[in-house]
Amino acid sequence: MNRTSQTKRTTIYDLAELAGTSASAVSAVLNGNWKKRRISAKLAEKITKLAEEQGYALNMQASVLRRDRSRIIGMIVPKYDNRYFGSIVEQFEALARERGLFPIVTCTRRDPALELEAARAMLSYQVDCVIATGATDPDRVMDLCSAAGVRTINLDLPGSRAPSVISDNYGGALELTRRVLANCEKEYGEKTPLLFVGGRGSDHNTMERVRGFRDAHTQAGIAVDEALVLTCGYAPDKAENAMTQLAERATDLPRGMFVNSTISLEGVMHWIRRSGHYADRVPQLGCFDWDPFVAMLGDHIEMVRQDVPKMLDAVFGIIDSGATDLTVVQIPPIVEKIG
Amino acid sequence: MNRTSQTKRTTIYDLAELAGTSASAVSAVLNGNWKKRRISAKLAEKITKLAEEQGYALNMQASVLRRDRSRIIGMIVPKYDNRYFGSIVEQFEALARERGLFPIVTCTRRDPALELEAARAMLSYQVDCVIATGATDPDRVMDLCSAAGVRTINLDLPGSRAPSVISDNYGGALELTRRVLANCEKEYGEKTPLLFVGGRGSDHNTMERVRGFRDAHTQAGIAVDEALVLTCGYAPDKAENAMTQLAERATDLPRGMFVNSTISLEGVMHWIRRSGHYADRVPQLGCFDWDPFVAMLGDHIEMVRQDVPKMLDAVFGIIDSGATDLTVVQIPPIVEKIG
DNA sequence: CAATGGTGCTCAATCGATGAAGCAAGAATT
DNA sequence: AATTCTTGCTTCATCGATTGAGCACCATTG
Repeated sequence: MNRTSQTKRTTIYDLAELAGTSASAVSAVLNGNWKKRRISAKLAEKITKLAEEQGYALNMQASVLRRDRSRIIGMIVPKYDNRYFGSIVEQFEALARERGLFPIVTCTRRDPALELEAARAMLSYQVDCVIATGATDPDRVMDLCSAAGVRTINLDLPGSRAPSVISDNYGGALELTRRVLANCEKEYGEKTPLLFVGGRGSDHNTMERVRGFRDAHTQAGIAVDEALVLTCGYAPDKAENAMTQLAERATDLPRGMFVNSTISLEGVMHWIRRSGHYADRVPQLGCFDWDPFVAMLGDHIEMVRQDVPKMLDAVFGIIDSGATDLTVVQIPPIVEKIG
Repeated sequence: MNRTSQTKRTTIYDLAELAGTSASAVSAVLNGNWKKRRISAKLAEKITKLAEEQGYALNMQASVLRRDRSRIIGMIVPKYDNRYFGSIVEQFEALARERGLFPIVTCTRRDPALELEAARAMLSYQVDCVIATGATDPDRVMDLCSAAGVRTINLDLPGSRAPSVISDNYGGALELTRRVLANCEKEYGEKTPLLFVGGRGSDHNTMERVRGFRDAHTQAGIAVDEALVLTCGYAPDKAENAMTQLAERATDLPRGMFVNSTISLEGVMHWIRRSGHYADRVPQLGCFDWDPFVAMLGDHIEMVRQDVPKMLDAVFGIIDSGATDLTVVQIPPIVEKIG
């Protein structure tokens, strides 16, 4: 290795000196456009070899400072505590790298202030593009970015001023509700309205899912019980509290439930076990989101799995094409039952 | 907002011009050491106000290029598909931000080549420090980084040339095995050896866990069945294949299992359901790692939850103190049973 | 033999922020 | 009144990579 390794990093100037040439030539060779700059193959090879030997690493800060595009792409994501966001991030990184982009991901814990702070930090790092995933306030993120001339794409939750890629929440919820209603009827022999629990009443996805939930009831000839629509937030303890309160005021608990995310399901399941309310007859469940262990919990659970690969293909399709129109791409989720 | 927003970003030179002062003064004011540089409070206020109005954002690439430390901290992580790594990343980001560091996280999918590529990319971005989490080849990452004068800390899996923070794998495995053995004896009235499945035979954690597994057997007066130690890899399908092959050659299947990670458990559970081998009598299970839904799967599962907050406190303790000695900090995991 | 063209490089400005060194003007000291 | 100190700035080199402009040299061409 290089003897001065611990003190200073090798730069193109060091390599130029060693090769007896100019920094300009070194730069051209190492960033690949030496043909355009008419550097001889012989010199190119010499420099490449030297760079290797010296363990040269490009200083991206210097490179980005000079270039017009940074080739850094940012993503903000609410949480890492479920498979859905986990696979979004994993796919995002893979697809970004495939395109020679450097991905930066930040978890903002569903906190609007953190979202803005994270976006600001990304802008400081000169990102070319920000993907706002499940953002609480996608439009404010968008405003911040567009003021800096940086494009935004919304994922999972739509915004009103940037292109968005989301699941077909209505369609998924409609089908999921249908199935749970059918399971209830099969199991209990009667038509009863379901409980809807989890999510924020103000977010687009939850509203659309509630709409699908309602329409499925209507189509099945069942009246929705408005006291059973609990958009209490996503967090497990919020869902659990909502269940506790429901049990206190309701004389009869619902036979089936539509649970809006695995993370809310965590709270609901916890309540079911602790409260003992469903000790004799398990409720029929539907969960909007997928988790392998939930699938193993029993055959009384239906799940909707959002189509992450297709969603991210759509996102990078928009990035690659440079489109900025306000389209909302809806990706059909996969409704599956794992017995 | 700024009218030239779409074309060019505001720089300190723009602000200097607007304020009728020098870029140097603007820089001093905005990076907070204007007192040291003897800028008047009046001018400081004026510049701060202007920066706000113009939506100024620091260009980090330029700033980092000039500074000696970048205040960027990198982490490589194998996967985002389980709670353990998910919470590691979430905590890491939070603690980094608390210290004014900018976290960059990259998922390397347990691929040694990707690990090195990711480390190289991070070095290009001038990271001050790299945390190698669950790295397949932590020492090569370490070599790369140290050649660039960047410190490394190993997390989850230890390396031989940098400080490491890991779980007490031996202790956790010992206790977990004890419990599963006890459950087996209680349930079946006889002492039988357990199955060990999942993980890599070559990785430190797996070896330590196998050691705990063996010692617990010995202490209970049970001989380990060597044919039942299946370190087949972590991936669900690898665990599932290992089970299939075991079932083909074994006449009698084990009463209890030590499953090395939730991700392997996914494969094992899948096999159990598909094969029908345990249809009449559920096996007693122990899982090294925690997942809320696994906890709900039944009372026949014991889990070890690695203490992520303590582990990351230890990591940042090392970072803050600047220690570089080759200590391996072992954090006791939490052995819990959720019924 | 002069003009033209191509090849293979080097020079120097530039990106935006930082901070050591220095300078001018007023205040305090002798 | 002359000196020193303090305050409040400005100037300028610098970090490392990129790239337009340009220069020297050799090979063709008319």
